[in-house]
Amino acid sequence: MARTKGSDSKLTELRIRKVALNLFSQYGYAAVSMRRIASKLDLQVGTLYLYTPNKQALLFDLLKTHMDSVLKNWGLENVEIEPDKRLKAFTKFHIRFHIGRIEHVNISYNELKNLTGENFDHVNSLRSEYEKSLEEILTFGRDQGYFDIQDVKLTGLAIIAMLNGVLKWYRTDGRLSLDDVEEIYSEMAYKSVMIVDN
Amino acid sequence: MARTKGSDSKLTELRIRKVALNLFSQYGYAAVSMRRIASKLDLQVGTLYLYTPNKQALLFDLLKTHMDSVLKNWGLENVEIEPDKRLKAFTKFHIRFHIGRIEHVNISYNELKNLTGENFDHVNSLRSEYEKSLEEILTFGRDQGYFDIQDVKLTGLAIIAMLNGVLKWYRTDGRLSLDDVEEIYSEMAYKSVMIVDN
DNA sequence: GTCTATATCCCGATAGAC
DNA sequence: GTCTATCGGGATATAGAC
Repeated sequence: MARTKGSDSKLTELRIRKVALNLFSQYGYAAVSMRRIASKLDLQVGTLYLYTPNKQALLFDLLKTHMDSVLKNWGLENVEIEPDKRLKAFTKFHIRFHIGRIEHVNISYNELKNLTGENFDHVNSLRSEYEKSLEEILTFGRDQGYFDIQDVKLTGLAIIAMLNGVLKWYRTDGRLSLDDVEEIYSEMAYKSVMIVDN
Repeated sequence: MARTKGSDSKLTELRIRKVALNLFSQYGYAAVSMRRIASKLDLQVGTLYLYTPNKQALLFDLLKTHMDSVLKNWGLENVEIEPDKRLKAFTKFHIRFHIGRIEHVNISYNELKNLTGENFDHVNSLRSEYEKSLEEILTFGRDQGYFDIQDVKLTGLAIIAMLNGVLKWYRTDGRLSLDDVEEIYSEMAYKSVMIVDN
C-alpha cells in the first residue's frame, strides 16, 4: 500500500474540494470558514493554502468544473436527436445528470452571487450557454409548430427552475425511483409547452 | 412636520427591516454584517440592537412576517373557488402576490438554512402549510379526474419551483407586462398536470 | 434615541519550524 | 506535506455617555 508523495497530494486536493463542496452546499459559502473545512479533514488551516490560493478560488473551481462537466456531457448527447424529441432528451438528461450532484446544483444556483467580478462573469456565461441550448430547442419546436410558447427565454428559465426544484427536494425515500422521477418531470416539462385545443 | 419620539422609533424600525431585507436578499444573510446594515442607514451599529435583540432575530422576523402575510392573503382568496379553477387561482395568486416581493422570495428560499433550530422549524412549518394548500388542490383535481398526477408532493414542489424561478429572474424590461407573466406561467403550470391523450 | 468605546471572538491569509 | 504561531482586521454584541 505504498503511496507516493504525489498521490497523497492529489488525494488531499480531492478531499478538500469534496468537503468544501459539501459544506458550501449545506451552510452557504459565506457561512463556512476555511478553519471549518480544515477541521472536517483533520488538517490545519494553513495546509489548505497549499492547494488553493484563497477561499474564493475554491468556490470558483467547484462551480467552473461543474459547469464544464454539464456542458461537455450534454454536448455528447445533444447530437443526432430527432427534432421533436429534443426537449424530452434535454429534460431527461438534466434530471439524470444532476440527480447525483445535488450539492453542485445547490451551489450553482445559490452561491453564484459570491463570485467576484471576472469569476462571476465566467461561470455565468457557462450557465447562459447551457440555458441557451434549451432555448434553441424551444425556439425550434415553436417554429416547427410543436410547441405553444409565448416567451422562449422565460419559458426556458421556468423549465430549468422546475427541474432544479425537484432535484433539490427529491430524496430517495423509497416512494419513487430515479427512473420514475426522470419520466414524471420530463413529462411535466413537455406538457407545459404543448399545444392544446381550447 | 413635528415628529413624536414614538413615530421616529417606529420609522427607524421599518427602515432597518427594509435595508436588512434588501441586503440579505442581494448578498445573503451570512455575508451581510450588522455594521453594513447600520452604515447604509447612517446609523451606528449599537443602535440596531435597540430594535432587534440580534442578527438572527432580524432574519427570523423578516421570514415569519412574510410567510404570515402569504398565508393570510391566500386564505382570503382561497374560498368559494370552483374546484376546476382552483389551480389557476393558486398559480395566479402566487405570481401576482410575489412579483412585487422578489426580495422576500429570495430570502424565503435561500436563507432558511441560516435559521437556528426553533426558528427554522417555525418558518418551515408555515411554508409547509402553504405548500400543503397547493397539494390539496392537486389531490382534489386528480381525484375528480381533472389532472394526471403521479406524485402530488413532488408535483407541488415542481410547480412552486417553476413559479419562483420565473419570479426571481423576471425583470420589467418591457418585453412582458405583469399580466402577461401571470397568464403565461399559470397556463404553463396548469398544462403541466393536464390529462393528455397519447 | 443615538453615539462612542470596547469586550470577546473568529475570520482569511502568511511565515517559518519540522 | 503538514504543523504551529501569528498578523491584521472585522464580526456580534454590550456598556455607558450624551
